[in-house]
Amino acid sequence: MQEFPKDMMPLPQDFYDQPTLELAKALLGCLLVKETTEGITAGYIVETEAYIGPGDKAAHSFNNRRTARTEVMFHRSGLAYTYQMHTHCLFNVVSGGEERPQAVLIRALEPWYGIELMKIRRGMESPIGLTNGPGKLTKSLGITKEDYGRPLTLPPLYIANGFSPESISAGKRIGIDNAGEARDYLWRFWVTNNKFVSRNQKSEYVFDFK
DNA sequence: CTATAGATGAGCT
DNA sequence: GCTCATCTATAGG
Repeated sequence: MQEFPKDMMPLPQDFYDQPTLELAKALLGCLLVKETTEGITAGYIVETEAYIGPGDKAAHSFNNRRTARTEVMFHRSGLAYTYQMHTHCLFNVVSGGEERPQAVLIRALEPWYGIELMKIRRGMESPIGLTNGPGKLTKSLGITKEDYGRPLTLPPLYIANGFSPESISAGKRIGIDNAGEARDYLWRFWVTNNKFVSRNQKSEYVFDFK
């Protein structure tokens, strides 16, 4: 197997100190890295969703709801917010700053490093299904509730520079039909035409950077 | 390719 | 007890 680059550097704290909608777009193309005793796995972020509590009915922090689960959302940006959904673990990046409980859900990756380990963890051979969904990518990378509250500026779980998308698409978030008005907010972002996105959807807006 | 049903368990009212 | 920020298998076009 190829060697993991020794000069891979986590993005600094100030990267996370930008408005949540900006951060959700800035994360596209970045590399998400997880180191475990089994090995290193990493993939490029290709799909995100913004959750902007307390005014966002789809957010766990709606109405400033503060519980053991949502506690980390009230802390500084750049921490990991992991939680269990049905039988899966989902991974978010805390944003918004202290006492502003917001987050960016990572919904899909393009596998880049440690693909053999991902295949073992997922029990499948095809690369396309390894990380094209929020519950799938955490299983492939070995992200668990143990990672709750970890700073993303340091190993074993961190985000580094990757590629710059030529175009970003935006549309409605997925799986929040119970969220009233908030269900129509265009707070889902993905790398245009990337085949590792969790599902296809007509984009309402396109941000072109060519 | 799309649509749908069922499994599933932590978190909260 | 009720609610899900999901996934997989299966059936059908």
